[in-house]
Amino acid sequence: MDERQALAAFAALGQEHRLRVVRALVTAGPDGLAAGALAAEVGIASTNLSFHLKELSHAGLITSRREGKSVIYSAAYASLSDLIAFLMRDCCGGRPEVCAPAVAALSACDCTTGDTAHA
Amino acid sequence: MDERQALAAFAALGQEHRLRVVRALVTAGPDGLAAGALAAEVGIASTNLSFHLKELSHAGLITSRREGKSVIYSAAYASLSDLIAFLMRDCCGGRPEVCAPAVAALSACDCTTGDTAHA
DNA sequence: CATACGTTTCAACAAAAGTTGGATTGATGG
DNA sequence: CCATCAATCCAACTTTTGTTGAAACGTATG
Repeated sequence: MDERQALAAFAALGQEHRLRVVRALVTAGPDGLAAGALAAEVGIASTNLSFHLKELSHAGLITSRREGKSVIYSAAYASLSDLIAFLMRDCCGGRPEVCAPAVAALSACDCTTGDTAHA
Repeated sequence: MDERQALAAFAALGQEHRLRVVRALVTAGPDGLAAGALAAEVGIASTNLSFHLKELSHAGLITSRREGKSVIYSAAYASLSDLIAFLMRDCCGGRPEVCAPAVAALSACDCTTGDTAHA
């Protein structure tokens, strides 16, 4: 991931409604959510949501697929990983102890423990 | 970290000059960089940099200390860790294999291997 | 204490981003 | 094939964000 992509991603996440959308999709898992369900969850007009979904999609943070009348959106987990890696790349100026906590923080996701639910 | 803080942090990172500043500070390590050095590295006027530094500081992503005539800025590594944790919290809807790559991506930082330099 | 240097504050302007309502597209069911 | 529902596109408006230059501040030095 280069600076331009990371910039677009961070800018996309730096907006209340878009951050809520991404969080909702990250939580929802790979099955995703329909645009209508997202509009209800985030609490904005569908026309406005559509604008934000386009923005997130353009930033590569979400993907979509049509399913009957609905369009289903889901989080692009790989892009999120890349974004995290970009942010911490070449970190800490050679002092591992400084940025090691970041790894610990992410591991707290519990995904690696095999749990089916999270703290 | 709550949504409000995360929002401020992402918004701060979603701006070209501010992202460059944070990257420069993350790379520099805990010793940090003086405002003047940052202005040169990022390539903006000092008055403009000052505006962005205030923004980043308010978002909790950087800290500062005075040292003689200069003000030294450094990355707030703990806040960056929290931000990453927030983004991936409750991820993947119970399917560990979906978001586990994020942990791997961050581990690629090499900080945990004890290297003094990074890939 | 006056001067020089690095940094920040302030006020104005320029540019970009978010929201809204109405019209449009695509899919389903009578 | 017409009516309906879900979602998107479009154009106008409103608000927020970024940039600039001049002035002010704090710290060191002669």
